[in-house]
Amino acid sequence: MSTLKTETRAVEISSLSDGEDHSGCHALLEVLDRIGDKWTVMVVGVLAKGPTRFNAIQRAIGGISHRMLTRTLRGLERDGMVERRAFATIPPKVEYELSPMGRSLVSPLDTLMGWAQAHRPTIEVARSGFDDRSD
Amino acid sequence: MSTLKTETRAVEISSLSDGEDHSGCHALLEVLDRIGDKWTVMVVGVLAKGPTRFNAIQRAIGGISHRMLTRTLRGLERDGMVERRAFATIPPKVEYELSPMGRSLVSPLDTLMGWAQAHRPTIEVARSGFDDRSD
DNA sequence: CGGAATCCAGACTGATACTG
DNA sequence: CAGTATCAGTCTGGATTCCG
Repeated sequence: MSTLKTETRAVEISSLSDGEDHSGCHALLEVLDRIGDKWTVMVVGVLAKGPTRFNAIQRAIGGISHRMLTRTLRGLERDGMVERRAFATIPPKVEYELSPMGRSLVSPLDTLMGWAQAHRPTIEVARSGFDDRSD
Repeated sequence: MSTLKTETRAVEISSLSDGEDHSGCHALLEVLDRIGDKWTVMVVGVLAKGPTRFNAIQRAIGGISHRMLTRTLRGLERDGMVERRAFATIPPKVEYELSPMGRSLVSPLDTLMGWAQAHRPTIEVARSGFDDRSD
């Protein structure tokens, strides 16, 4: 990981800092509602590596309950981010895979992750400083 | 807004799809914890336009309670994303402004917002389809 | 005007147990 | 193995009230 690449693309400049509460902001809030929970990002991260079976996802994440994984996957499937393939074998086998749209989300997420990595130390410092001042 | 521009830059490929639960993923989860709540993004959006007073923020957002705005601002201030300036006048006057780090967050957020806008229709369709199939 | 403290209702999470 | 159902504990956001 961490190879370097040059990327060129056209982007729409409709910043948060633009008009009032326009479509863009609302759209952003919807996405954050979907991925802002405790597990969704991790599941996407696992699936980004390729199709994976239910229990394999659970093991890969570690700490997620059976129930929460089901709910998370349902949510993603509902929004067309993942595709579910069930095989009527015995025992049953179900594979989950990122849809094209799901894969397209990985890139913006990586952008955000880059920011997160770069600023984590600073945040940590700010946080300690603030907490100290508050006694 | 919505002019078109070509953007070239170097990006770090340390994708979600890389190794196991590395630093990056954890960092990303932390950020999402901070901005994934109901109001933080909107507050950042408002402050992105410039320094703003407490009540002005509240009016600009609309629907946020007094208490929630306080909590949201405290959280952002704690992490060094916003700076708070209090003037000991009567009546009191307090201004909030995005810190440099706070401003640097706007760009990745815009990236995500671009994705959100582009895919919202698709998501909407997928969602209705899924809900219909579920009866 | 800006903020803190209290209280409360609803949403979310997770452990457990059960089904196909 | 994959998924559902139930239930209890926790957390969140909001209304209200009081203080500087």
